[in-house]
Amino acid sequence: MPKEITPFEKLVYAACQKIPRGRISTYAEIARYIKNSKSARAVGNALNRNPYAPKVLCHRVVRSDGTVGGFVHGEKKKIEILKKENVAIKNGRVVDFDKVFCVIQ
DNA sequence: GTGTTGACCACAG
DNA sequence: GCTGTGGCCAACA
Repeated sequence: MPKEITPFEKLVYAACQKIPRGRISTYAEIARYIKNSKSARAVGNALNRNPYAPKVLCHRVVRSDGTVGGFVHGEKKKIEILKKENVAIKNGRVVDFDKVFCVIQ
């Protein structure tokens, strides 16, 4: 049976799906898209619970520093996925972060 | 209602 | 480059 999620999480997942392929975004950007605030923690919290991990594009969300942050399947797996999306990763960090970074519209 | 925790961010040292 | 501290917001005990 479907798990009940809060409207906040719903917005977070929608923002993840709004990211085009081959691009990534940050927790802060998603938080800004939702509430125009710096509550990146709330976004990370929603994705941490992530009841629909493979359904949402949470792997396209990284930290402001360009680090992959965390992932349910592991950072290593997240890097593998991003590399398949034509996103260069090096030493656990996004190489062309500015090039692949995309603002939520 | 209060306190803790969390896939965070920014700044200071 | 790293660590520590303060701050922000949401969910949970």
